[in-house]
Amino acid sequence: MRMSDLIEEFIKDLFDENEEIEIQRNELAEHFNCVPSQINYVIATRFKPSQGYYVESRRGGGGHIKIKKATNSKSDYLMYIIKNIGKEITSNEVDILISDFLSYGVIDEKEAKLLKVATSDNVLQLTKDIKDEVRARIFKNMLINLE
Amino acid sequence: MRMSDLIEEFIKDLFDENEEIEIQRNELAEHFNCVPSQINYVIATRFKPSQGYYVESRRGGGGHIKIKKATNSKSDYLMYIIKNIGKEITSNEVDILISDFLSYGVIDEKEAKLLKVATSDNVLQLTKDIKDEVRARIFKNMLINLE
DNA sequence: ACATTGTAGGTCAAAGAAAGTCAAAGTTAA
DNA sequence: TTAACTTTGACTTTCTTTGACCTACAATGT
Repeated sequence: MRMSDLIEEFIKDLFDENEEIEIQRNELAEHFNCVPSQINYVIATRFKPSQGYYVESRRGGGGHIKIKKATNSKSDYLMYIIKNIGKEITSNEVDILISDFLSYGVIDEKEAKLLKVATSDNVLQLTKDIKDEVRARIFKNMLINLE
Repeated sequence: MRMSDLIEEFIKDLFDENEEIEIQRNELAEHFNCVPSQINYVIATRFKPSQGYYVESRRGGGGHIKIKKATNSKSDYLMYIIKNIGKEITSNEVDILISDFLSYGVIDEKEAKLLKVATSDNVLQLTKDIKDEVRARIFKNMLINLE
């Protein structure tokens, strides 16, 4: 079995009873006898937002990596949507989804506003080639964190 | 847990019932078994004006460090912050602002999460030259729409 | 008053501790 | 036999801890 799979499994086991776990990169690398950057690789490939995880970290003394599981308690629906949003999404598609969410009561007006603003063309002001990608990432990640 | 975090927590606990606290640098350092300048470090990184604190001190016999909590009205405060965010903002600065907002009760946990996610490096995945600009736009616009 | 001495706090840079990045080399599966 | 996925490691960035040296104020003796 691949190293990466073992590490993935190990991390996933930590999610017992916890929605959020914290690891020490070097410590974990040592435990698995691999280079630290392998931990980054595992996180990058197995704990992506599109897989329902959100990652935060801090460097320096006492540094750590936090991984949060998107709790889909209320929203299998949201999860379904998130999984089905591709690499890109247009402003229009976002609008449609938001109004769907609103009418299903999955989000409230305030959240709708924030989603809208954070993903609008005006605010992003990015070139066409990356705009929809960045929008997709922001949108998906915000949705994951709506809980 | 980091020394600095412990000291930060300790100081913040002093703010119970008080808008203004006073500490003795050397005494505190002794209490935590660290060098005195570590106290300065904690103050410099965790009690900055941008985090809503105002610090005064006096040297010499009977010297001390006073930390005051700035009590600003909610939206004035937000507006002030929004106006003072420049063309760019780093992920770290956003973090600091968010935790500041939280401790002032200007935003709630849910909103904090959304702000955080929508502006995180992980999510944006943009090149260095535009990342902080895009983040500033998203952040400011989301803040404006909080009220 | 003034100079001296002791008591605080301030500064800054170096060393240390984690995590991040990226690309090259190695593997595996189609 | 390529294309995709993994492993590895050198280099970078960020945050924390520590200590040597500096500055300001207060108390005290003359």
